[in-house]
Amino acid sequence: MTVVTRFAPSPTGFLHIGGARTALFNFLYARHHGGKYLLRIEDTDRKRSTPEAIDAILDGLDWLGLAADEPPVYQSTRAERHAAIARELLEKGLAYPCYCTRDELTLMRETARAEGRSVRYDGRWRDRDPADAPADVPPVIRFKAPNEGETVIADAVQGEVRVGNDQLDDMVMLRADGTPTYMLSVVVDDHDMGITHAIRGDDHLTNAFRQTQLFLALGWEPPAYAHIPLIHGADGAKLSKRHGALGVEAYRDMGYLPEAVLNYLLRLGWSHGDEEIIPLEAAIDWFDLDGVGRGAARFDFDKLGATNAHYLRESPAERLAELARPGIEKKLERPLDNTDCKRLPSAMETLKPRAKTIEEIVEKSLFYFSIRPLSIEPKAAKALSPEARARLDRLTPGLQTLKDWREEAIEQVVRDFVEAEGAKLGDVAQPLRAALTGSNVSPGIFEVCAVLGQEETLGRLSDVAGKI
RNA sequence: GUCCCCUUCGUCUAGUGGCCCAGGACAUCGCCCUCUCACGGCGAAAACAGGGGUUCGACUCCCCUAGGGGACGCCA
Repeated sequence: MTVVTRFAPSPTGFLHIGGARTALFNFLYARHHGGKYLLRIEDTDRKRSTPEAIDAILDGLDWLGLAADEPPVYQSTRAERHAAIARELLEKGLAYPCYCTRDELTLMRETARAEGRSVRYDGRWRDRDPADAPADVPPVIRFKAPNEGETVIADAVQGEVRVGNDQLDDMVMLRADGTPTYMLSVVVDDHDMGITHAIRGDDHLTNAFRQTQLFLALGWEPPAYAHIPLIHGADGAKLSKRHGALGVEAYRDMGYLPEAVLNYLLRLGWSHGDEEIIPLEAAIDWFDLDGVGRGAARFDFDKLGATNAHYLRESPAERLAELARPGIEKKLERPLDNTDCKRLPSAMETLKPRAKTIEEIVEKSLFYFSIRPLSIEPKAAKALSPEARARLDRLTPGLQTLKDWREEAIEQVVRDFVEAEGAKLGDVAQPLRAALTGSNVSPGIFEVCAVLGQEETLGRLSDVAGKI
């Protein structure tokens, strides 16, 4: 049997981080087993579905490299088929019209809750004579769910889960306006699309029982289910905006790399021994459902940051340059010119081990492109005492005459100078850093010189020297 | 309220009856490296929710309690 999985988001908002993980697991499972990974947009609630949300989901998946193997199936376009199945069930006596009004249902639930009973539909129209039907209430069509026995699902993550059929009420399949509901649509579509494995959030676990009943009533085989735990915020509560329930594009904008997000998400609720850094190829190779944990995991920005830092370090400078450039230009409020562009990749090289996100790289790279004279931070200014400035003046000739402007050669000049002065390296390096970067924190000062180039380096030095 | 699920260091997790006085990673702290900050290296502190069983032996199996989460829509 060829594995077919699907990611089935409803387009009512962006692709949030939990959805991204669900997509990832579906993707990985399909790839691991050489199967297909499909996308279905569950837009049966047209009031809440928006084209913007659909685009956001598609873009998000694209960015993560989780685009589906086939064009998406839009559930709304299949309403006819869904309704036909409902009618079929009606004819077979496996469904019935229910004429309850909204108010009546609300009252029923409130009463049940007040009396401490479960708030299910009580089946009042299940066996009622259709002749009783009020003329002014358009009916919904409900599934006639079995009352006796129990429904069992063999969940690949949760194990065997069973529930008494008396706990499940008769769900609505067709609304009063004749449109199908989610419950009906999923079942028909999963069947028609040949889905073999439904991997989704465990908030769907109870839905799986109802859907299984429907599958059985239709004489179809339900897919294998795998309900993965939800992601929680740092405080253990449901993920909200303030702790990470952002659209994936927000992570992109904050400067996280897609492979880092994927790696982090994979390790959230899944593991392969002690492995932490798991590139996609390895993930496909190792992924299986039995490695998925059952407990909800908390979202942790620190670990995401650490994972991102790892992938940042592994990225070629050219890629980083491309990613950081828009942010740099925005901060600088000007486009980068030719000189800037020459510095950009080597600047990235020096910043790689010092940042957790592209955003941080942008921030820390600005001094490379500052226009002379630099503004010197107060802390850095302290390093530029008159003595230090004088020392920089004495260093300058050596740098001026250096022919081979490379990091190693520059370091040699400075070290020779330090020895001649009988000083410590720090006595020269810190003032140099202040003069060249305007800060007391920066990449290695010799790399900085190399990136800036001889002319700019000497220029920035002379700016400082003139202020004695 | 009813039903379902979950519970190992602060966090993500390894662990499938003896290999565990519990391993890794992030975060924290210390030391080393060192021109600053990082990176890297070394090290420290840090957990089996509680209580009963079962067993020669339980983190691992069973039961109860507590805590957390989810579902209960003419939403998906």
